[in-house]
Amino acid sequence: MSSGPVLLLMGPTASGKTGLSLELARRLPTEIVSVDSALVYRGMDIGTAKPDAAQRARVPHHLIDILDPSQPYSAARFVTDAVAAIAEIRARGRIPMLVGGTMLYYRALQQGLSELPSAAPEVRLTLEAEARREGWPALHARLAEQDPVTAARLHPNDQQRIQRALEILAVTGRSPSEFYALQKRGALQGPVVKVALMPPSRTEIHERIGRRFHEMMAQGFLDEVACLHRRADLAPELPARRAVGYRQLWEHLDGACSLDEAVARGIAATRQFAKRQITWLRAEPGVMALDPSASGTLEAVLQALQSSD
RNA sequence: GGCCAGGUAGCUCAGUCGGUAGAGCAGGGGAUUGAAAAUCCCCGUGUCGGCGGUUCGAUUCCGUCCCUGGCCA
Repeated sequence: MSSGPVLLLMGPTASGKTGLSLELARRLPTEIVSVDSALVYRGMDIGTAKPDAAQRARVPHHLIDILDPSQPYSAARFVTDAVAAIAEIRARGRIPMLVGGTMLYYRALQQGLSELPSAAPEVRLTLEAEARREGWPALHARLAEQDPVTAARLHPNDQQRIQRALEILAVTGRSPSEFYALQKRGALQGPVVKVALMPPSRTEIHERIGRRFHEMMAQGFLDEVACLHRRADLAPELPARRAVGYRQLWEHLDGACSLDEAVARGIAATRQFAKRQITWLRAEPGVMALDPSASGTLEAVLQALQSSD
């Protein structure tokens, strides 16, 4: 099958990815594949800055609103879903444009994931109970006995990764490092054009984030969270509950802090999120970084695409 | 105007029985394999409100002035 170019449009939160993607779609025969762990959830629109109905009517969007917030999503599922979407888009003779800020998903797609078992909720519950009794450093010590290589890479406080490593051991009886040692394969075929929207200064990113958070509040973000808050089935450990902004407003609805306080914390959490995204971006090879507010950004992307095939 | 309590990191505060100071938050850097908008690691020099005095040495004691909050007029 023919493989035209794929465009990856990256960038920290609030850098203008959605806006640029829609402009590009006006000039190119393209469809958008969202690379965002929060846009997959229905009913989480305002706080995720999800493209609205009108925008989605103009350009086909994929991997948005595919799950209820009670469901977990994963990098592995993203790879499967994205590969399928890319194939469909190409079959229609169009250019797949991947847009979003979940950097792990880009890495998983480009470099592949090891062939690991998927999450086993019962095992996780057991491990959590043990951690409550003994503490994560004790579980880290146990991991060190069974898989010293992996344990050496993980800090004794890194509960999430210690839990995952012990989960792999419990499910397969084999050590995670055995799986990691095997060659993995990326899933992207054909030429890839990587673009990152990067505001020229951190201050500007912070301003964009603050401005946008207040806009979200004006659009009814709190009501949106209240709607989720009313549901009895959304446990605190669900990914949807941990999304930036949602988590802080939820805490306010629980009575833990004032609304002003929650907004301030939400903005800070968004800035920290952007910082982590930028750390990924600095390590990402072959990215063309563009200033979102400069003129000629659109043309630069069009040109890069043209010279790719 | 009087009395009281404060003025220490960007913010909230701790502390120094006199030897120039440290937490949380914010902020910066990094890691990142089925939760990733997650999880975790590393990073703390700031006229200790100003000016004088005592002292070998003052952010700490004394005086005075300025500022903030409270109470009384």
